[in-house]
Amino acid sequence: MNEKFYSLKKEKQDKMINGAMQIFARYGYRHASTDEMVRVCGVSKGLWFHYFENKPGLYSFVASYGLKYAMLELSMHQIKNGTDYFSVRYSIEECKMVMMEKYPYLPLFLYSILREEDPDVSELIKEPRQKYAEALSKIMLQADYSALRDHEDYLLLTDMLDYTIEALMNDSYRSPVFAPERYLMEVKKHLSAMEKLL
Amino acid sequence: MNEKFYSLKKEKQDKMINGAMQIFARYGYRHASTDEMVRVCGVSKGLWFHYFENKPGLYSFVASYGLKYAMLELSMHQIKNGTDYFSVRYSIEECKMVMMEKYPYLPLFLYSILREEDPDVSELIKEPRQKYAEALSKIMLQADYSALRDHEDYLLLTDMLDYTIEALMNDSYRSPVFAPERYLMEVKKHLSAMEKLL
Amino acid sequence: MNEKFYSLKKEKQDKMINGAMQIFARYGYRHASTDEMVRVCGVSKGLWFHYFENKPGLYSFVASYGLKYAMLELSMHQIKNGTDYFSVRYSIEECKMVMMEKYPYLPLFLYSILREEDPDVSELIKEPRQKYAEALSKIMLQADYSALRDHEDYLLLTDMLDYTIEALMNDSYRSPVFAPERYLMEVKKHLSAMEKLL
Amino acid sequence: MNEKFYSLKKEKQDKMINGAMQIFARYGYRHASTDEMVRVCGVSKGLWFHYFENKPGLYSFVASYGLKYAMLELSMHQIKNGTDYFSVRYSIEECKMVMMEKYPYLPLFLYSILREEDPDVSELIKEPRQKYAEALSKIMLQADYSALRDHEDYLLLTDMLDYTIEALMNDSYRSPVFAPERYLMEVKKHLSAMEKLL
DNA sequence: AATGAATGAGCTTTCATTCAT
DNA sequence: GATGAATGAAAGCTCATTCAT
Repeated sequence: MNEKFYSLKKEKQDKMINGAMQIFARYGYRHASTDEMVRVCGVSKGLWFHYFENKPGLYSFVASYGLKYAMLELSMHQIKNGTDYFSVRYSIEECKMVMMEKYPYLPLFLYSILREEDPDVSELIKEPRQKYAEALSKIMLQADYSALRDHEDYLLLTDMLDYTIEALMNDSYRSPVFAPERYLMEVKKHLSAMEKLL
Repeated sequence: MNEKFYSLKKEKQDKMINGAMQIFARYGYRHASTDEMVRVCGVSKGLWFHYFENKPGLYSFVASYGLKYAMLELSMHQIKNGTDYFSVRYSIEECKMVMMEKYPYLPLFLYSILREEDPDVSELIKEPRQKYAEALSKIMLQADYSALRDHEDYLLLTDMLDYTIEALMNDSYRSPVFAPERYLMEVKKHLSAMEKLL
Repeated sequence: MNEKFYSLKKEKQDKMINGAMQIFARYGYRHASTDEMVRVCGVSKGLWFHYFENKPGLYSFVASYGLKYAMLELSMHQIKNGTDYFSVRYSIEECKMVMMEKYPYLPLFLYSILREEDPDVSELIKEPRQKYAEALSKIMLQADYSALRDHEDYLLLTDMLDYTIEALMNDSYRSPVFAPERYLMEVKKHLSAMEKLL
Repeated sequence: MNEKFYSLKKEKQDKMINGAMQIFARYGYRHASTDEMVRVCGVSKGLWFHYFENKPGLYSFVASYGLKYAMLELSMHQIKNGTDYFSVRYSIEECKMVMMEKYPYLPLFLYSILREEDPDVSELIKEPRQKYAEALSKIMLQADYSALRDHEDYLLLTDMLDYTIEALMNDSYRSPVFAPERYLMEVKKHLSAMEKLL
């Protein structure tokens, strides 16, 4: 089924992917309406169902696509400025900002996928979602945890950072225009605060 | 408007409140359907609108009711086993488990209220939501922060704990049967882990 | 069935009749809601159905009652100021203003009954409606038609007057407060205009 | 919004317009149900809302359309048999019978539009309704009023004729089959009666 | 007698999905 | 491949009517 889609012009593919990402990311699976996707990307209603059997099919495609694309970008992204935990964690967020050039709503969409619990799709996206989580973990595991390692149960600390960063991301998208630099600055501030603690 | 509802038999009031809480907590405001409330608590469709002007009216009533009930329970709940931050934080979760005896979905609903952003209701519940948040803060402020106070930006640490507890709660409701003891054990484990760190 | 109603205190009877008349007259049969009757006259919902089997039953009762009451008033009303057609026609409108003392919406209701075409009730009220029309005709036939009689098909002229008077009545009720004197003045003006023509 | 509708096949457009006209004309705005339109013209429920935002939108479209169509027919209609008031008045009714070939309920609908007072739509149709009234006035003003002009307050006479004609129209639609010839004969009879009087 | 809680059919409207062109 | 007209199930809500108290 997806081969058909891939034989479209890349430009149109991305127009549709961006339209779906935006609506899914902002409203969640169930609340995203096909009419709104038509509105934001100008591709006719029938075409969505021509390429994707139904709404779950569309969601699972776009989610898988987005997760894979994110993993690709992550794998290509050079980690600069040191390999300690905090630098690596920050570097991932920098990488997300790069993704935005092609798929502006992808960073928000990635979080919404991880939180999506609608029974119609949660099973469908289980696997790519998990792989993405593992890819992130893998990158993080390559980091230098010397600053944290001494603490028994230090995973809780890293979880806290993850939650904080997610909240900052959500706030950023809520503002009229997403400003990547401002977002990155906020992330850095919070990471440093934690770093100082240890 | 609400006087009518309060003149119902308490038993029926609670049946309706529980029905609404369950559906609102699980699906969020917009996705909660009256039909489903009819299904889970056997009260006819028309009756919901006999007592509550419309869906926002119902939501704001049940949310206010739930928040007030939670505050009442919190105010009555004796804090045992010390007044240090971690004991108090745990005590609040114990208290939530008590609420469940009357309103099984209330703890989950409380979180969903705090996250609810639907423009149709967010303004309506602003005040009680804030009061509840303040009540929780007040309880926490009476705790002994000596273990945390020394850390600059220690608020980040407490936020992390809040996020963690919320996630554990969500996980608990996702399992076929909510097991309060198991939940409390998980909370205790995580709190202790953090405590040890300091 | 109506005996039950008649055994109520006259005061309450009239309260209910006035409530029903007001709502039926202003909104027509189908658009009149029992809830609104409850609101305007404070008599509980169940009672309406206790005395009147259903909505058509209520309508047919109140319509018959109103028509009969109007006929009674008409039969008792002394015609002053001459017996020529125009004086008699005016006198009928004076009589309607008298009815308003007990049933403020009756004059409007009488017209709305004549125009009511809802299939649920049109058959039910056919007879009293016709009797009322005949009673009016009878009164008019006793008038002195010497000013009109010479005209072949003079009935058309009288129809026109009837339509004009109905329109004036409707306009009067539409104003915030119905002012009987103002209404009667308008009627007189129009009748005189026609009189001059002949 | 209406461009979408106009791009439909003319045949289907007219099927929908006729369905809406029939139901609106017979029951008035508020009492006209989309279900009944579905029944009389076989076009599915959802489609009405695909083309028209909501019920007021549908009403205002069909009303404007009907009024414009009527004005067009009136402007094209040749007035035969003299230009005196009575001939012109009769000619308008002939013209309405022509409209019926395409839109059988249009003549009845035109009257119901002029009487429509539902607050949801009265403002929406104010302008076309007024234009139609003006167009009719304009036609009538070109008539030869020499037979009427001498009478002070002769406007009352013309109003009476208008009321009479409207009543005849309503009666005609109430009969099982609308018979245009019969209707026209009745109109002619009444007009002549008045004419003789002057 | 009197109340108003309770019901369910029916209303307007939305939306995923199908299908003719 | 591409469109958008067309469908119908389901949503929130209204209202005549029933029924327990």
